[in-house]
Amino acid sequence: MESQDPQNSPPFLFTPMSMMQNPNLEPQGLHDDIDWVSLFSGQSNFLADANAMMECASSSSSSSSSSCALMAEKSDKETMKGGRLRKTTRPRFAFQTRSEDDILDDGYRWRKYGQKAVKNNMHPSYYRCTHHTCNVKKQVQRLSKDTSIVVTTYEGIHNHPCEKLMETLTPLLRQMQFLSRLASNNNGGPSSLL
DNA sequence: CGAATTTGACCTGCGC
DNA sequence: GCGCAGGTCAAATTCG
Repeated sequence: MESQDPQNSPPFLFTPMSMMQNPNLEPQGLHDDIDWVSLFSGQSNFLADANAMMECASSSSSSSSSSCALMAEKSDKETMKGGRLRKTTRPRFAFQTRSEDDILDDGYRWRKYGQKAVKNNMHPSYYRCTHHTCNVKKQVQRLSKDTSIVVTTYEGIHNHPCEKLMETLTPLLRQMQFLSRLASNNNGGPSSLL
């Protein structure tokens, strides 16, 4: 069972990305205005990805605290060849973590392709998923007003399984296959295992 | 030696 | 049209 800081809200909080534009945003109060019903209805990809992230993030980086905020919206931008932007809809999730590490270990492998000094004295880093068929990107930056908070913005949905998850599950699956084969040899069927 | 990172240049969107 | 800002490219460098 995971133990949460009793003073804090749930470990992951959703809010529209537009709220992130508000410099007065207080991370602790993000969940107050959320319409959970409309948020979760009709956005299965969004939900699947968010779930995956929550799962991975909650079991990751030891230095990050349990207080995170997860924000979501459909992005209206997509990159063209040459790194330029075009209008489209693409799922995008902002993910706040209180952590010493910039890189949140979410189970996927990322390759950094850029870093840029922008307004507000921030230096966001840009990462792409290293999987050759996967076009997911993420942007990592620290909040200017609270540098202990890392904001990770995911753009797109992975079209491949989480590598770490597969690493963990593969030996288990092998063992299950082995056991079920044993069982079927002994009893004439794997059903006895269940 | 291949993979990952760094970093300056470049491109495009947007506001004025 | 111009300049600024954000995002990406790609060559050079570093790392395992």
